[in-house]
Amino acid sequence: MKKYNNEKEFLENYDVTKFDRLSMTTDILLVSVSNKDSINYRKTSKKMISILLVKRDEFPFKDKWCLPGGFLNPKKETLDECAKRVLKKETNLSNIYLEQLYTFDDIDRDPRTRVVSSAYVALVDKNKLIYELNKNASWFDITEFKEIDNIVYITMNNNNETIHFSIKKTLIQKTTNQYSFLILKNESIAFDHPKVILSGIERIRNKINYTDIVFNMMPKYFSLSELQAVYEVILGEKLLAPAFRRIIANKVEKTDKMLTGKGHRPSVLFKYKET
Amino acid sequence: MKKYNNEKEFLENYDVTKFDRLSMTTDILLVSVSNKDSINYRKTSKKMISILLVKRDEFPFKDKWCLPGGFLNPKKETLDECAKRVLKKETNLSNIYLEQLYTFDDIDRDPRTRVVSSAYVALVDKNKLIYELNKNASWFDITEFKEIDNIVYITMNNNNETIHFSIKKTLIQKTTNQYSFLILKNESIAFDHPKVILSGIERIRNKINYTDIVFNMMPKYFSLSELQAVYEVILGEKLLAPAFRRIIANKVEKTDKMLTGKGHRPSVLFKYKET
DNA sequence: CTAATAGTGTCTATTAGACAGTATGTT
DNA sequence: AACATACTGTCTAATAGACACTATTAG
Repeated sequence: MKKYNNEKEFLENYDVTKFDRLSMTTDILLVSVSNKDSINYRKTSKKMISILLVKRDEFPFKDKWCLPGGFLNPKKETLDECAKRVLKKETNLSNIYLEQLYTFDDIDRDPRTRVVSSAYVALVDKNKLIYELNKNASWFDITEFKEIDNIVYITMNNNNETIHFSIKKTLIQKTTNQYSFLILKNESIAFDHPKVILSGIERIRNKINYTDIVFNMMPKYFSLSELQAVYEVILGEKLLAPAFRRIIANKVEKTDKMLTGKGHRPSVLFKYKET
Repeated sequence: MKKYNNEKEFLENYDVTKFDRLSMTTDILLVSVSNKDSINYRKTSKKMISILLVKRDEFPFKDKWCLPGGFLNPKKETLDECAKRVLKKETNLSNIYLEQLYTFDDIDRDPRTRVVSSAYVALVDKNKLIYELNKNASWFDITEFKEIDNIVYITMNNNNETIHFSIKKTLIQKTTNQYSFLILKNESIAFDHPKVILSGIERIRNKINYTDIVFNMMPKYFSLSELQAVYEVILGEKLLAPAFRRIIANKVEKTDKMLTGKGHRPSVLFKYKET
């Protein structure tokens, strides 16, 4: 190996082809909540988790759905910037909650060549998206999410199509409950994106109890019942109203707005209290 | 753009140079705990967090300390496998707790070329390492770790050398307490590794309260006082013994072993209860 | 009036914090 | 005996769970 006298000299002679190189992408799990309206005018609408998928119009995985994503430009872009660029392209918004989720790197996750992907979770209130979505993009509502014997079954709907997949979770670290994921059934989603979807939803579920992450999916003004319904759909369980109100009391601020016209007592609207 | 009839045809004609490529590495923050023995034979030894650093003998950053790491072989290795390979090389052990921490990707973090690094946290009881360390590797004890006005000051020692650095934390996400890190002062550590060290320690600190992560750093048999001391050094605060014992009671199992010879009442040894 | 949800008061059960006290080894 | 830590009992404070009750609207 050649010897250099200083770092400058070393760098001037550095051969970038010395190590094999690869491509990187970011994939973004953009999550929001939707209302499933009821027929009965009195009943309140149920909440569902929604995620944005894009129909691929090119190979590989042509005609399958995938998460919005894009290749990293290694010369001038960080992963965060790349994720923001993709989000801007899909939603026309710049100020969206964004968090690095996990770097997915199965060797054959992309049939073209080795592509490592840093996945991000993004949260938005989808009613804030005033522009129309790109023509290949569509919101899917998660209508079923259940875990039985370490197998997770997920069903999603847009207005035309139902997607179903299942993932087997295998415990690989008892001390910290780390699981590895194996896709059991999946006919509609490209790459390893079912794993990204599951691990993103689990991330939100974990964080909802010890952070204020939920407010990134809420409109500016909301009732406590609505907020509770969002907690319930993310946690996958019913909560008791008095306890819930006690816990979030110091995170929200009462306004003088009311939500009326619902066939029952109107609710006071609150907003997120930024301390 | 050329049209293909099916995925197979597309893949056969795929040009891997279509997107710019880059290199990836894994860097490993290997964490353990040490005893700082007291002069007084009665006093119990204080615990310190220890991390493994390696002295670089090549450019760039020649003669600086860095985390053990290595380039990913994109043809046949996952990031996890790469991390395990590095750990095996440094510790001669294969069954070490390992967890992906974060993917660091500042554009100029490596002066050679664009190198994105997926950092891992690894935990071990360093007394289990029966072989000698590689000649460039050394355990550093963290002797100071304090945060004042969002600046974190860290001091580390091996037997010859003291390393000091400081990092400024800037809140970038109020809802989830996300911070960006800026290295303020650092003369001894290569790359962006000060950031990796801080974010790894914070990860452990977060997880110690809701997982059993701590037992990856403990010997097979330990007293509850020792265990408490490890919690205290990781959390950076004193705990009350009765409360601590209540909380960890169902995570540990009493053995019939005792720890004697300490100039005070001997302690019962416990082991981790895997349920 | 009725159906439906909004919102609160209060009792109980569980968990966390604090402190004082007893136990038991080494020198 | 003196010191130092190991370990436990118990009181109190805070938090969580449960349920019953009152309030208020559209139709």
